[in-house]
Amino acid sequence: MNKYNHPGVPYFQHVSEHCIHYMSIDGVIFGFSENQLKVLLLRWKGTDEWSLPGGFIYKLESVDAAAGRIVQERTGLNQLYLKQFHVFGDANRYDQADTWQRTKMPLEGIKWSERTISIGYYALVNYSKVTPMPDLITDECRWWNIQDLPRLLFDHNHIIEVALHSLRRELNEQPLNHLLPDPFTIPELQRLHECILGTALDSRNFYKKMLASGQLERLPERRSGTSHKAPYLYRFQETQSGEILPEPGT
Amino acid sequence: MNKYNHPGVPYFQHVSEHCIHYMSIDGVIFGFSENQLKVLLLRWKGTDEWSLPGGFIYKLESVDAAAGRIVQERTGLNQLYLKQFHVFGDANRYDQADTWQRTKMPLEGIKWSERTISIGYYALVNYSKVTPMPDLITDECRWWNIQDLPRLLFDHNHIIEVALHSLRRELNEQPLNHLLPDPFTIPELQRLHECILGTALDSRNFYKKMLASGQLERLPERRSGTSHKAPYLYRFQETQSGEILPEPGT
DNA sequence: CCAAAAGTGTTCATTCTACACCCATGT
DNA sequence: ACATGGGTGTAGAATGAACACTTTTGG
Repeated sequence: MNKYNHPGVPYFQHVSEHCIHYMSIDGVIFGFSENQLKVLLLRWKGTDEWSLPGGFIYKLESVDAAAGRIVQERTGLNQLYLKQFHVFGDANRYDQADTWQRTKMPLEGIKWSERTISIGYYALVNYSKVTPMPDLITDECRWWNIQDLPRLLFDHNHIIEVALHSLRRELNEQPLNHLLPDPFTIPELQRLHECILGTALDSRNFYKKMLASGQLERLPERRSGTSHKAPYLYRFQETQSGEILPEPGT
Repeated sequence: MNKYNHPGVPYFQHVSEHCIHYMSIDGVIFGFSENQLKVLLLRWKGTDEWSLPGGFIYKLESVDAAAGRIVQERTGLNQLYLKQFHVFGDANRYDQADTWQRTKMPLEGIKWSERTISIGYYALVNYSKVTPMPDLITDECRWWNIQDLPRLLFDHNHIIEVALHSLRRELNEQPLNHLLPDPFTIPELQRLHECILGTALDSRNFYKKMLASGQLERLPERRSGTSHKAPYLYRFQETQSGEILPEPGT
C-alpha cells in the first residue's frame, strides 16, 4: 500500500468536507469478560499500531449522536450507554510528527487541521453482544485487557486512564449492568467492581451492600454449572435510564 | 446603533478568521458575597438581554488557555481556578432565530457557523478582587445572585444549572477558598457550603467536620467588628493546587 | 443584662469493616 | 468426603445527625 491508494485519503477528504474541523471524538468502550475489564482497540492498516476508536462530528450533528454513531459502527450495538467524560484540548496533546509517522498514513492526505480537540466518551457495553468491526483505515478491531495495553497512538493511553478514573469516581451512579450479562450474579458484579476499583473487596460486605441498596431484584433461578454452590441471578430494578446526558429543550 | 456599525461585526469577522469554527467556550464565574452565591453576567449592547461571558478558541490555542483568557478578560484576575465541567453539543441547543433576534446583532455579520458546540467551564473567584468588565459586544458586566437570574440568552440558564450541579457534586474536592476572603472564618465557609448545596447545615457538626478534615490552619487573629463573639480566622493548608485539569505530556 | 452568634461536648443512629460460619455443587 | 466458592450473621469501629450548653461581643 503506497500513499496513493491508502483508503484514509478519501476518508479524510470526506471528513474534511462534511465534518467539523479541529474536533474529534474518542470512544473508550469498556467491556467485561473472564473477570477482566477490557477496552476495544483498532490496529491501523499495515501497522502494529493501535488506537481508540474515534471519529468526527458532522456539521449539524449532535455531539452525543456522533459519539453514539462512532461506537455503534465498531460494536454493532444499536443501544448503548455512553457518557461524556472529558475534553482533551491541549494544543500539543501528543507528538504529531511521531504519531502520524507511526500510522503510515500519507501526511498530505490527512493533516486537515493543525491540531485536534477531542471529546472523550466512555461506553459500557455487553461484551458478548459486541461484534468488533474495524473501520476504513484499520485492519483489526479487538478487545484488550485494560491492565495490559500496548503503547497506543496519539495520547490514547492517557485518555483511557482518565476514562477509567472517571468511571471509578462515578461507579456508584453508573448502570454497571450494561457491562454484565443479563441477568448476572452478585459475584460477577463484585469482580467488575474490583476490576474498576483495582482493589479486592470482601464478598460478605459486598453482598450486604448490594442487597441493602434495594436496586437489585433476585430471580428464582440460579447460575448452575460451576463446581460449587450455584449463585442466584439478579437484575437491576427498572429505575435505570438507558441513555445519556442532560441537554435542554430550547 | 444600526447593523452597519455594530461592533460585533468586526469582532465576529476576527473570530471567524482566527478561531475554531463551530466551537465556543462559556464561563460560569462563581463569586460569593453577602452570603449569596453569584455569577457574572453580561448585558448585550443596546438590549436588556443577559448572557454568560464566552468566547472562542484560537486555532493553535489550548482549550484551557482559551477559557483562562476569556475569564481573565471579564474579571481582571490573572490567577484563577477553572474547571471544565461539560460540553453542550446538541445540534439544537437553543432557538437560534429567537436568541439572535433578542441580541439585536445584525445576523449576516455574526452567523459564522450554523450551530455551536460549547465547552462549559466554571471558575471560582474572589468576589472582592474582581473588576467586572464588559467586552466589545456588551454594555455592562455585573454579578447576579444565582437564585435570582433573569431569562438568559442561548441556553445559558441551563448551563448555569449544570455548572451548579457539578460544583455541588464536587464540593468536597474543590478548593472553595478561592471563593472566600483570605483568611476566612468557619461560619463564612459554612454559608458558602449552604449556598452551593441549597440546604441549611448544623453549625456545630459543620465545625467538627471542617476541623477534623485537617486541611484548615487556624490563625491567631479573629475577625472582629460584629456584635457577637469574634470568630477565628482560618486558611487552607498548602496542599491545594492553584490550577487546572489533567493533561498529558506528549 | 441581653441578644446573637461562635465554639465545644455528648448521645444516638447509621454505615463501614473484619471476621466466623454454614450451604451447595462437581469431582 | 472435600475443596471451592456462594450466602448469612454478628461485633466493633468510624462516621454522621440531633441537640445541650458555655463563651464572647456590641449595645
